[in-house]
Amino acid sequence: MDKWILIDGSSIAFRAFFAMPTLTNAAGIHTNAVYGFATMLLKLIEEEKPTHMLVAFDAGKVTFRHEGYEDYKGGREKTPPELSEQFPLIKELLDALGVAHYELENYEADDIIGTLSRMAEEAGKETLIVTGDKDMLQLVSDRVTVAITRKGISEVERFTPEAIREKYGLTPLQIIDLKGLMGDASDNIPGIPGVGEKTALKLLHEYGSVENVLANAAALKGKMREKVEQHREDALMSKRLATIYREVPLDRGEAEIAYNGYDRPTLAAALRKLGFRSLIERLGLDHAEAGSGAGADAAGGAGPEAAELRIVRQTPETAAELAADKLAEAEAVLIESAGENPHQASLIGVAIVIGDTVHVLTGDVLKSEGAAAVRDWLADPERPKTGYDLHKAALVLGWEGMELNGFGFDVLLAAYLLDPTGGNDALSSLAAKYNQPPVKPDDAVYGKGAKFAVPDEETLAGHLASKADAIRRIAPLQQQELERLGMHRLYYELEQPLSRVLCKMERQGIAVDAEALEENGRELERQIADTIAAIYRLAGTEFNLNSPKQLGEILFEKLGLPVKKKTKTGYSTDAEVLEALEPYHEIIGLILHYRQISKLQSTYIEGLLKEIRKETGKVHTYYRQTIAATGRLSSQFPNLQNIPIRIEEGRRIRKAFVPSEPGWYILAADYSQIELRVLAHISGDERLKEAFLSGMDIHTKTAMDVFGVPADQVDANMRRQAKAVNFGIVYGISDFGLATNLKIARKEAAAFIEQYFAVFRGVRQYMDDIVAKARQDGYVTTLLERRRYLPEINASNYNLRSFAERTAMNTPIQGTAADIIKLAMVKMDAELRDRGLRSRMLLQVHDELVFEVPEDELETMKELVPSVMENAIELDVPLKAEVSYGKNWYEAK
DNA sequence: GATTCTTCC
DNA sequence: CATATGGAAGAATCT
Repeated sequence: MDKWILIDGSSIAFRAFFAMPTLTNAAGIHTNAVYGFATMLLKLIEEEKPTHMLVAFDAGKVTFRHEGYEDYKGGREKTPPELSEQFPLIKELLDALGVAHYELENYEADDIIGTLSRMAEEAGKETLIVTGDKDMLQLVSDRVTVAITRKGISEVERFTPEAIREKYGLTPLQIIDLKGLMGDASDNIPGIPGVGEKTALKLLHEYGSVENVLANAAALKGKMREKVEQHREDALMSKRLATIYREVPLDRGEAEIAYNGYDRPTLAAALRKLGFRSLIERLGLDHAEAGSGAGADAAGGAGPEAAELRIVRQTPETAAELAADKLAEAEAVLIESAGENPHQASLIGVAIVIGDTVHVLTGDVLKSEGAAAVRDWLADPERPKTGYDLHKAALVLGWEGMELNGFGFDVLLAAYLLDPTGGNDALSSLAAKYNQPPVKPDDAVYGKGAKFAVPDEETLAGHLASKADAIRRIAPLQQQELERLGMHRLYYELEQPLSRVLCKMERQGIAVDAEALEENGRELERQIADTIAAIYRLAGTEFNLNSPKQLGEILFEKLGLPVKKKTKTGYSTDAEVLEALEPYHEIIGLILHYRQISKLQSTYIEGLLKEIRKETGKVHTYYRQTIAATGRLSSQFPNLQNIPIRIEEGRRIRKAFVPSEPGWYILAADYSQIELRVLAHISGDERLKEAFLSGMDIHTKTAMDVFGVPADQVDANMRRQAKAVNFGIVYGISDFGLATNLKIARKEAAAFIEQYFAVFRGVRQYMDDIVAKARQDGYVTTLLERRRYLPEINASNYNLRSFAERTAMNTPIQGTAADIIKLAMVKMDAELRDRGLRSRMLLQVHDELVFEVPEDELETMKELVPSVMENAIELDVPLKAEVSYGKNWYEAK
């Protein structure tokens, strides 16, 4: 005897999601609904022994029901992303189980099931429908049983016609009338207002159907009669909406949904990938996985095989084959370079995927006359290119005299947004992650460090081709993922446009006055020599001052100073320790001074001088857009985001940063307290918002509130302490951290924090909520939906967990601030272009933008820059940007 | 390559 | 009981 099981996949997934505790796999993807689904399916398979099985899903958002009633399912909360991300996994699981699944545009899962159950019935088969939705009861018959999930998903209640009669006193078809009268809030089906289940049942017991109730409305009494008469149309429409359509044009039938059991190795691999070890064990699948070479990440048992690629190595003679019309069909491009610094890297080659062929051009070939069309294609902004690290590629090409325009989709940038903590963003890792044919790690092909070498051309072409092919395969998967996670706009409207803005800034570079640096360096050299001599004299011996190990021996063994702190390997000699030792010995102050000036000399004088381009007199930093887990940029070669400012001697370094054209100015604008303003916005704390709306100095205001005194009683020390608390709050404070910072007792620090939270209640609420949410979801987000996974938020190790908790508190703040200045940068770039200004944006330092400005644009820019920054986004508190300018970066303060 | 220390926001 | 404020890059030493 055949037995069909038809499952309402959407409804069961929903039930499972809310019934199961949070669960994530190694990749940080939620899997609780998948797990619930898996256990339920396995139980059904085991207990019911079905001969046919199908899981139906709702397709898109719009169905035929919307044609007559646009508000159908209106007002329904959108599916939580933590659930939507699980649907692909559920479908993979079904594939591994060998269970058919189906969805059809324009129809809901109900309709598909209704149609199949009708077919089963007509063929005389026995059918079990599994759902969480009572509507389905209308499908019950002598041969069709409906099982409705009850609390959780493991328990079900089975409905036969008798069961329905017993419970409701209705026939299965009358379930439709029931809903017609009472409506369904979750689907936004109106029914008759004021009629709930009780009244609806009473009416149906008396009159039998919606139509008959309406026909006999006159017989009803009082309010009831009024309501029924007023809402005749609603009732009829509701009945229509509630009726499951059983004539869906399906391209699946008995043959397609036949169930023949699952393949054990395949299922084992799928469960392993999901991280469901308990299920593997329960099913005794521990050693069922076939093959071992495919790697642990392989899905569906088989694992991806090496791609069959047709590789064409173009030469200067043949490259003309790649004409514009052919290039227009290109699906992906890889631009490979050698070297970390894109301003110095050399072009290795280019691989372009067109159909089933990958065309590979080495750097020389790309530069040859024959490849003119390829260069034109690369430079054409109207031809969007899908690639990997287009930002770096554009810079490398740029220095080789070629252009790259038309950033279509960037797999590196997308990988960063999808998981910014990454590290696993190399194409070799991404190919494995997305189950695509393997790509060799670059190290394996080129060697690393000093051994780096470009291999023979055939090996090289194979490697570049496999990378280009991986780009083509991965890009659409990432696009879907970005869409699914609501990060589409973050990618297309912020990060991708920003990558082009960054290229411009980097190519532009900032002029550095080498003479001034050298002069500064000579003076430092003298000071360093004097200081070293004095230190050796006091120490009574010469040693390597730059070696913490040797310094430790001198201080703690020879001079017998007290040991304050130890490192893994020995004595700590960091600034904090030395400051504590200052009263003990004259030498300490000198060492601190030495540390300070030698840092200036080595990093900022010598380091910077090395980075100046002889030809242009400029330094060209490289902003890295895919490094910082919070969404900030970082800066390399040289790092222009940590040029000294706090100490005057260091600050003078900034005098060497000058405009690149005579008579121009350096103009800088920085956000005032952007992180605390962001905190005020996202926490909604009234006190903090009010502080910013009042325009007062925030640390003074904090001191007033925390110490409960008027403004004129806040002394410098109170303000300093309030400032430290404010910083601590932003970073995810602990009493110990604040105590160290303020050099006070931990208890005192704890009291400060307690007092702060007592005043800024909204902030405490935010901190509690965000940690709870991170625990729930496994990730946190910024205002623009930038996401950071925190897998350790549920760790049993206190250290790991605490760190994750502080990260949960800090990342939305720091990340939102990063979102905002990035927005300002994209807008600023557009303004400069649209207004035809000659001023150029040169640097970003997290909350600051630096420009070079011709004199006649000073007035404009003094207004425009802060205005763009302040209006980059609207928060519940105003944003404030302060602008200044001068003949160099030092003067722009 | 890891460790220590300093610089910035 | 131990814990110990977020995010980065670079220079130097030492293993």
